[in-house]
Amino acid sequence: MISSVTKFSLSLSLFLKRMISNTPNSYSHSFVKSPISLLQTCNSMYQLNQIHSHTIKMGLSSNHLFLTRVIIFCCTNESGDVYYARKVFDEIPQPSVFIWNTMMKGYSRINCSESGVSLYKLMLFHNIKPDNFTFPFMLKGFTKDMTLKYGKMLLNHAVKHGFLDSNLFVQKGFIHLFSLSGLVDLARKIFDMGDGWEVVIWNVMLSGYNRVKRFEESKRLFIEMEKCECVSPNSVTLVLMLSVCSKSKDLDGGKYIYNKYIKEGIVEPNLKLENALIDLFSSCGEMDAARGVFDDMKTRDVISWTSIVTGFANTCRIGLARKYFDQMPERDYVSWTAMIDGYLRMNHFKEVLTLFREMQMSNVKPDEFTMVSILTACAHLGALELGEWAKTYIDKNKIKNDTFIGNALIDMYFKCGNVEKAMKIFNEMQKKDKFTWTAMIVGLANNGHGEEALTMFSNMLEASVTPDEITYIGVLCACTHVGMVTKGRNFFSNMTIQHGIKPNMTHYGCMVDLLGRAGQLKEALEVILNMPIKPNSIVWGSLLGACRIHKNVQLAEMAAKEILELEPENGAVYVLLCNIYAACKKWENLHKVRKLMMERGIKKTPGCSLMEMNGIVYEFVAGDKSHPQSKEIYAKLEKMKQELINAGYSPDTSEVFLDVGEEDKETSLYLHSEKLAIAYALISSGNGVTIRIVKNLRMCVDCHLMAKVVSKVYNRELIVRDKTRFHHFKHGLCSCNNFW
DNA sequence: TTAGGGTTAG
Repeated sequence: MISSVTKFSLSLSLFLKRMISNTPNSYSHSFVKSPISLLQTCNSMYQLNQIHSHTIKMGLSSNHLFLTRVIIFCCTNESGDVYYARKVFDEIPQPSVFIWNTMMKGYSRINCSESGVSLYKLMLFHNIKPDNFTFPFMLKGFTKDMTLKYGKMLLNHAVKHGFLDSNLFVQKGFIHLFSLSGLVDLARKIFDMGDGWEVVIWNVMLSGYNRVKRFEESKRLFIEMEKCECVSPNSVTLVLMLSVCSKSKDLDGGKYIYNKYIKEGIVEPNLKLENALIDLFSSCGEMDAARGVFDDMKTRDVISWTSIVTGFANTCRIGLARKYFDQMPERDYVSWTAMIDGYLRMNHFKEVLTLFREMQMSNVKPDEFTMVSILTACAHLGALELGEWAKTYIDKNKIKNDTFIGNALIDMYFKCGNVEKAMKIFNEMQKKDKFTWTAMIVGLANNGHGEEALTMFSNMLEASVTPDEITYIGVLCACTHVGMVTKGRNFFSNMTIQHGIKPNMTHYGCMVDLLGRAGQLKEALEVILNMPIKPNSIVWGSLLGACRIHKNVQLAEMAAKEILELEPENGAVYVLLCNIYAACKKWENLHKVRKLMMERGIKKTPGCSLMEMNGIVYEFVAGDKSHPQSKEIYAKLEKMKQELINAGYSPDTSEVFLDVGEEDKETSLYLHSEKLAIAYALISSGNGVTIRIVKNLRMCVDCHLMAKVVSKVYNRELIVRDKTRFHHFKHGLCSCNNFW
């Protein structure tokens, strides 16, 4: 058998022999035929070059048909060089529409649609009218950006030339383009112009709705499709519809598809369809069904496994998720991220970071999804150094810096108390969504910048971004932190009037907080009593917190009673009540509650402080001696005590409710976890370095007082994030104005 | 034309 290369060489030598033995003029007709037929056997640019250069040498390269064939080869053949075609094209005096179209097809093939459009414009400039082929060829290589830039203009041209309502290929080209670029309504208009579309076009429309998350419209279109006699769903349609049901958590819809088409054998299941089924069951929490599909599969791929892992992670069965994750034959970056995210969901932040390190050891490169999870973990841990590292990693590795990343960075910086850097990220962000604005409002409010948070809110409205219920939580928090009661009340009613958001439990909690902290305890109680929904323990807890600040024993007892009826095991309530009794010197009541706690086996949640040092997150609990430098820490604490007392600090034992003498009360105060963290920070970090601590409970009055004095005596900035807010200590003052 | 992982509060 003669190979194509040999065949080509033989033809070329034959052609050359003819050229030598005949004068070109007398054989001009047969000459033209020869290289054209040669071009048909040629399959590389090298061969094409040979033919072309020989014809040029012979001065016979200007034949229109020959040049057309050269352009066709270069534009349509896989190994063809489109730029070569363009050079040839530019030499043709008056190219036909066919040649213009072929050039555009070439540009689409190599994804240079911008050049395709330029060529199209040039064609119009030369007064050449496009034909039926022009648009489908040109549109084929369009990206989303290109569609948004030129799509509508080209559609108008197609309408003007009468192709849109007469040519199926033009219609299909535009439907594809618009549907998959997010301009789904435009696509639908063209779709509705025709009837009897083939299944692929229905699928393209469904896919378009899915991409812009308009799942209800996907469902409606699918119902229409089922009614249409000329088309039947195929496996792609079912994958699309199962995806719709999965994303909209419509288990019944998904089961309908499964029972009608798959179980009945109307559509043969394949890997993607089975994966779509696993995803449906997993996202609806039906793990037995998901596992059933998974177990019955002949072949599984990384997506099948990842969907199972995600399903277990989402149903809080992190152990099972991990079991499947460990069994996976191969893991890609999505699998790792799914597992990391499972830990994040369970608030197992340290495991998040450990697994991320393992991921890096496995040489699997993280992407922007992974990094969002990492940043979120850093945010919760208050791990600024690690968060900064993650940012550098993103920049260095050119990980897509999208809105999700920006939002996660803002949140991380705020949760680590770094307001300036959060602002910087915000200002540099190209696209801002409601999450961006909400993160700013909440972040500023929690860091004590209530006024700025409210300015941010008006900027958000000016930018025509619609706030959601969480944005309003931030807005109400901002009012609480700066004590703007009237403004807060206005926002609370505007929330429903202007934005149609019905206040939920948290909003009522915010209102109770707002009024309570401002000392309007009666009004706060009225809010609770007039709520249209049954108040939960958080709402009552807000009132209880306000009672602590304003030392209102009677109301505190009422609130505590309500909470304990809802949550008899809520240890924090007993503690808060004890704090209040201690502060009001109601020793007898305090003893009663203490006794009750003992009887009911209620334990105080141990105080715990996290502090990051050199990229390691250290955890301190009250009276902790587990740290390797424990001895030095306690020695430092002892030394600090004297230095601080000399500077005017005097221990505040008012909230200590231990049944011990005054001296022991002071000792117990010294064991608080944030004090241990502060002492460790002072011995292990250089002068002037900001100390950042994350505390799991509310800071006690004494630790708060001590932190203020520390900031003055050692000239250090301290940022403590406690359960509800931030405390920025500087020069002996705190950003919360002693109100928390 | 089709399947898996991400951000805001409490």
